[in-house]
Amino acid sequence: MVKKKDQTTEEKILAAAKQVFVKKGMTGARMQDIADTAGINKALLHYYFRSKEKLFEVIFKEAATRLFPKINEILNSDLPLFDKIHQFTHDYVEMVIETPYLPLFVLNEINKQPHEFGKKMFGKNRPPVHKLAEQIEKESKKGLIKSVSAPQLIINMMSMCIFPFVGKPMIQLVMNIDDLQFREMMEQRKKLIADFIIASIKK
Amino acid sequence: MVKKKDQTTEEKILAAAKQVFVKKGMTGARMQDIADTAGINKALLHYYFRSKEKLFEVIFKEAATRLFPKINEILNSDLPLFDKIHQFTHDYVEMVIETPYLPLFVLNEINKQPHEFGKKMFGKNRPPVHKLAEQIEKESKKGLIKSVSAPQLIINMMSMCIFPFVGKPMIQLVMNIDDLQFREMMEQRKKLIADFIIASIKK
DNA sequence: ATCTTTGTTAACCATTTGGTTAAATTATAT
DNA sequence: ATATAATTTAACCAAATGGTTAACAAAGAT
Repeated sequence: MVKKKDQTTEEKILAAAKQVFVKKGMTGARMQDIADTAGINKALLHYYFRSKEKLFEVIFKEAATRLFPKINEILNSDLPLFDKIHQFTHDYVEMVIETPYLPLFVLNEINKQPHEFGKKMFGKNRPPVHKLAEQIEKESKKGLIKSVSAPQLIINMMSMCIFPFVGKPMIQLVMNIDDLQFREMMEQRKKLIADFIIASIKK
Repeated sequence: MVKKKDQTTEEKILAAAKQVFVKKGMTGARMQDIADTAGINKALLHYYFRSKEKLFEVIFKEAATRLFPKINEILNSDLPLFDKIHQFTHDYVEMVIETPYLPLFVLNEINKQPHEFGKKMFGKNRPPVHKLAEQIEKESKKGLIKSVSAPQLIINMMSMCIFPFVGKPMIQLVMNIDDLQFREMMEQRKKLIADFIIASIKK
């Protein structure tokens, strides 16, 4: 199921912990479960990472960190608006396809402790959405695109990128599609979302 | 914080359970916590609802049931496409504004046991998305709207309705807005989402 | 060779947690 | 009034859980 060869014990633990935490959440995860999954003794967990919380924090930080830096980069770039939208949605969906379990996990923990998270995740430098927002408003006022609310547009964009992964089982249930079909649809979305957004604001 | 007057014990328990379950999830919730919140003895929980699971099931079913029936109704209606989109998004967002905690909760439990949930939630009669899908495809082929993938369009629609509530803390963090501002934005979305979708498919 | 540090384990511990019991209290019927 | 049924509680219990300890093994260092 999961390769464990040539990994150091610490790596084994981290891999196992990620697996279990992501599936069960912080409260649902059991140290014994993680130990078993890693194929080691439970005491070793505490030898390497002092407590459940400490271990969780490592996993969570790595997970959440994965979710943001790239975004910053794109948001900060000087691409023309439509290109930026294309790149943002494409890269974002691509990344989440690789770790489809992350969004729900991160969202959950954010919800449980929004404050802690805020600081822990990106201290003072939040993702620079304002730059994209300004870009949208500028083009909007210049009459190059329709008149839209930049924040709302950005929310739409984030929604369409992230939600399908959070709601995967629900979508599969409602639409009666299997994993393969779902995967294909997500591949399509890499391009489709941007087209959709642009079509809605193009004059 | 929460009114407890003139409620029967059972109602008090249910209200408390909803509060705690929704906040902490099935595994995170503690019976003692629920009992305290309801202002009663823990044994009473077991007197009224035999086990944690039973209690949870009641809460969950009520919650999830709230999330679907109205949708079916709208999806099944014979409204013209644009009207249907307007009504769907409007009613959906309006409903979720009233119970903003529900989506994440439901999504979580769906993710943990997609199969169980599927049967429990809507046995054989899934929400009739196919009817909307057919409607979209028909108009698309007739050339009345742009050529679009119906399932993808529906995913977009669901995403934009639901995600903001699931991702509320993240959005607030990233955009630096308070509860009031967020609430106002959601009010706007009741109309805005449909406009956005229609703008993107209108010829 | 032997001493020391690092890695690993089995057994154990205190606390928490879901759940039970038996007794007490309150309401309802006769 | 009194018997009966429905509520409510404090005290308990067994299992699960996060965490600790002490002993043992492996690997470097001297």
